[in-house]
Amino acid sequence: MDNSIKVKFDKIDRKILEILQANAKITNAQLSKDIGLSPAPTLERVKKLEQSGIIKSYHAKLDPEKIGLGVSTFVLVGLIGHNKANIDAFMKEIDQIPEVIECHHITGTGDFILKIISKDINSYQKLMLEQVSEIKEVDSMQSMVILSTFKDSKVLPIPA
Amino acid sequence: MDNSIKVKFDKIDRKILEILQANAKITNAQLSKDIGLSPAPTLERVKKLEQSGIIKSYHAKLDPEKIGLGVSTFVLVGLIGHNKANIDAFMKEIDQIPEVIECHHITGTGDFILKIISKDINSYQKLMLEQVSEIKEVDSMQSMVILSTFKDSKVLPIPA
DNA sequence: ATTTGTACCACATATAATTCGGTAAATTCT
DNA sequence: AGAATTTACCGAATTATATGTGGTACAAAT
Repeated sequence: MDNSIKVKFDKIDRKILEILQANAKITNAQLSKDIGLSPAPTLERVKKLEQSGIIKSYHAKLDPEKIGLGVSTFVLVGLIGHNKANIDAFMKEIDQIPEVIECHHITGTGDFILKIISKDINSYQKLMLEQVSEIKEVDSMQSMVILSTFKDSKVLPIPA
Repeated sequence: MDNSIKVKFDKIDRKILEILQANAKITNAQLSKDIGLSPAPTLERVKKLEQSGIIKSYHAKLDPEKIGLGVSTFVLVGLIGHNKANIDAFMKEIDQIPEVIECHHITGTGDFILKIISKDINSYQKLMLEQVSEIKEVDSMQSMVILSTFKDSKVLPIPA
């Protein structure tokens, strides 16, 4: 288990992190210019940030509409019980549904919030009826359909 | 304005998209092996996917805990009015708050759902009191604090 | 059947990443 | 404070990777 202890990094590292969050495809040469170092130590810093786990991975961001994914939703899910066994069973099922791209345990209204993406309303309904609501630990579900997305930043605000 | 019309792509393109979503740092040489083509046409396909807008961008994913971001939340926000002017004004303010990393217009419970990330509960409270609730279009706010994240996939389920 | 276009490969070249040896600055230890 | 040690840096050589080119086979269209 990786216990996510905070790791040290300086002002230059922070700048690297900001740049790589916004544009992971930048060349090391350009990155080194942007931060004011030569390529060698720049690369060293990036490698260290990767090894320390501050940088976890790199991902291509796609346009959902262009690949035929027209419906995105948030779903508040209430479980029938709150014990660890139930939660584990629920998560195991959720893990196997690729349309569920996020699952968070939350305080407040529901127990969990899911982010789901699918082709259209029909396939969304089918997914919910035949997969999500079939999970026996699921009690209640409340869907919020995304009408439009105004902001979807991949850049976290790194504290000073 | 880019109107996100669906664009054509075949089985090989789909595989490329799946791979690049999961790991944007793969070399073109390795990618070409994985999909069973030589490097030249592989690169050509990737470039086309970028030019067509199917691939929008590339991003480094960080570990929030390791950079001192311990509190993530979803916030349901109700506005005082639903007209376009109000929504635009609200969005303009939201855009300037880097801690708000997502903002979606939704059906259901509230009008908008935000995803917010901050250092700790104190700075979260400060952010909400001094910035978000100060936006004059904001009527109601309901916070859901994320206790833990079980799934956070960067891979969209591309329809067949 | 011929043409036209598309997708592919192998190979050559250009660009970029990575490694290495050495130096200066910062930190630790006595 | 001064010596020893570590850390971070640079420039240059090397290696790896991306990119460009010419030619070929296949598919679709005329």
